Amino acid sequence: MGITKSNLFTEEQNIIANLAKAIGHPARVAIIQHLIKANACINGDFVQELGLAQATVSQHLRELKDLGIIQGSIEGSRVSYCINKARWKEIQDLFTGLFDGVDTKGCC
Amino acid sequence: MGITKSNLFTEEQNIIANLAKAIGHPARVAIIQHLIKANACINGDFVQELGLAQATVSQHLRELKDLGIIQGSIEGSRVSYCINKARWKEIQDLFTGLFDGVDTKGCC
DNA sequence: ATACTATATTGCAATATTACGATATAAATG
DNA sequence: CATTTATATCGTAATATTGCAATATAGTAT
Repeated sequence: MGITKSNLFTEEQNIIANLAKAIGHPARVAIIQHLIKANACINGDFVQELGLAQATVSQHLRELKDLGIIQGSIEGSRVSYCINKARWKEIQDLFTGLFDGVDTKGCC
Repeated sequence: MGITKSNLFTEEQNIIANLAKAIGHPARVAIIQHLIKANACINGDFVQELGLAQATVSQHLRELKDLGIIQGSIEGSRVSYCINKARWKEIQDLFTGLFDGVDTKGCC
């Protein structure tokens, strides 16, 4: 086995899980945090920033891009990345929904 | 390779990533959501609920327990699980911190 | 055109995750 | 005590992820 049985779960559960998995690597957390700080959305210096090989960084960027979390726009020979704000808000709402369930209910 | 280079990142980045990874499986999202709904914190029927083998469910529960997200208390031959609310709040704050960075800054 | 720079993709090795049957452990019941 | 019930752990197969060197692709500059 080793394959996640996505069909057993709701679409929302799969979506949340996939987004969480994308955030589930420190390099990708670092990329996101760096993009938040640097309004300037650079690329390339991620390799400097992270200390990972160029190919590895490129791979992490692709994963974030595939989920729509970041966007890349070509600028000459460089690619400028930034956070997709609308999408980020969407994701925040999904997680907020998950977090907010717990509260006044008495248990344990 | 295949081993995450945790030493390259800040402790916060590693912590967030590990928590996100825990949420990064639909079965574990389902477990959390079910625990939120059922104030009653049952166990066992997770196997029914999820449609996964008993051993698999037990493994997912352990991962959540290892990160402190859920707690299990022995009740006779059963184990009653529930969300660790204090911890959950902590985790929520961590994620909120990550999410809230993005906003008014102009970029892209 | 040629060399240089920046990024993406491919291929592969190391490691991690998912899933489950089988087995252990422990309480509950006959 | 033997059996049943509930959960955890072990061992293992299938698959996924991480990371990088090598290579491809594409723009820049000389």
